[in-house]
Amino acid sequence: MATRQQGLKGHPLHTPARQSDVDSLNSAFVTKLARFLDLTAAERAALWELQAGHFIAPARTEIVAAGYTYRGLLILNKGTAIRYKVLRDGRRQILGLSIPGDFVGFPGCLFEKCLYSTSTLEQVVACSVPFEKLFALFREHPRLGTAIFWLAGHESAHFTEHLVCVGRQSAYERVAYFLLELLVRLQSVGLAGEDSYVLPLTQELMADALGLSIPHVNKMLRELRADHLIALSGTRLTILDVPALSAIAAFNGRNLMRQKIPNL
Amino acid sequence: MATRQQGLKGHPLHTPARQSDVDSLNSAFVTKLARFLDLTAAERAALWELQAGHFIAPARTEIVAAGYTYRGLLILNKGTAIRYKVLRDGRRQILGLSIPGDFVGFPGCLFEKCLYSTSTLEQVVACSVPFEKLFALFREHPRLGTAIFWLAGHESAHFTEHLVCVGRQSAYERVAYFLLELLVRLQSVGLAGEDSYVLPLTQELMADALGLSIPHVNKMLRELRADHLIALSGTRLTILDVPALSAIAAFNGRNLMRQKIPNL
DNA sequence: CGTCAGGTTGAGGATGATCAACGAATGTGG
DNA sequence: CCACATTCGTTGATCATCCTCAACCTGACG
Repeated sequence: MATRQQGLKGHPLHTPARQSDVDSLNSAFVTKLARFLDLTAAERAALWELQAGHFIAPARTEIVAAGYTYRGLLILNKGTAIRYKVLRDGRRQILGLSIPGDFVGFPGCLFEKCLYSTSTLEQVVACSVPFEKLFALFREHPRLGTAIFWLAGHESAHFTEHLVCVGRQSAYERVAYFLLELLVRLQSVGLAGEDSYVLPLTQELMADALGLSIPHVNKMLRELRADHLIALSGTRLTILDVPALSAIAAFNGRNLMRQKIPNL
Repeated sequence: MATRQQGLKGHPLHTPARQSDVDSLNSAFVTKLARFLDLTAAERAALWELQAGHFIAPARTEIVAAGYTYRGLLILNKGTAIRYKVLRDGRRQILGLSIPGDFVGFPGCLFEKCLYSTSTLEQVVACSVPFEKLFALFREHPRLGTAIFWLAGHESAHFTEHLVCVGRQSAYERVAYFLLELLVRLQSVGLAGEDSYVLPLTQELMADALGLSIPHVNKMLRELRADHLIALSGTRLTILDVPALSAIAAFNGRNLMRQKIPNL
């Protein structure tokens, strides 16, 4: 925890989603996989089946809790959440942001006692995928299994990129990097415009994601504004010079995309 | 790069392994998977088949180079290597150590232009696994596909744990954490004793893994020695008080193990 | 109108980086 | 076999980055 009390308490309060919403809701995951491979009708149906049983959780709710045993993963279909670990003395490291289409609980829930927690930032719609069902999918639809493996690799790459950022970049570069990562990830699910978006995180959360203190994040944001690289009006952030900011942050969004899985 | 010149240059120099060695060589990967599920004879055979074509690479050789396009992964069967990214100005972040049984090139090689490099520390024996063959395995042996997905999740967890370490721990804690991680990982492949092992990394490499400078790593090691937590004789490191060091580093090796995959 | 979460700012201090040596061990070529 | 280069470890002085602490401000909301 950076410094302030977390405000991320509360227990999962699961409200069943209205059926009328469901159609549009489980599309994020399918859309994401469809970027990796061309899906057959049968495969789409299987993914549909996989995502039975949506639920809604309100903002600021812990939907995965470290230390418990889980028998499956979640798929996030709407809203955003953060994955994090809290050390015993309260220090917190945020591992990353989960956006629609992401697996929630990966990789923490693969362990006997779940390693990481996940809390919603806004109201989310998610669905539970028991391992049993996931493994059945690997059996019945090997191409989907392969795609899910590939997806896990991409999640993994988010962690490693984040690690480089935190391990070897200055505070200024880290903040720049983080804002750019948010831009491209939010763009990929239609939550950001060409060069702007509504910041889903407070400065406290950014601090915990980047291994910095709250005041220092604030100062770096001010500096980025003074350098005419970003602008903030309320909670809406605009990146004024994406190429310049990318150069500072050593960020290359293009490298992190991969269109189709080869040989599949 | 922490400061010194890297000494990790050179191009892959692939020497075919003698057939007589092969039998024992591809066991590391099989052993690792066997910890996740009970392998049938057919599955063992398939894994054997997957690992055709071993090669040997000498110490300090780059066996995966960032920026290139790869059509598969490698499986490391003997020796150790490091995965890392070098920024344009030379700063380097080491993402982790690869030990026998690990996928080399994951997750970097899943991208159009490989994101990370891998260099050997000692002479290694590895084999190339084209995606084509890997995906065929997902098709023919779904349980193995599932296990490989699971394995990818565990690799992922190494990255996230490392991220917590670098993001939210002091230099002293980071070094302590790293030494413990090395202990349990090397133990898992029989390269470490009860509480000691030969350090496979120089202080420069530790610095680049932990986001620290070389002199500071040196000072932290000295401090750990002064605190009677570790001892170093030559390159052999002994952890004098594993529980105490674990408490300092907030390290819980047990949490990172998972015996069998549930519901498989 | 009071409370609270979140943002902003500054002063002072600590952690860890940088720079610059030096030492020990190993290997290499003459 | 020795001179030399090279790599790695070690140490100290100085300095910068970033943290900590402590305010204060704003807007939202009851």
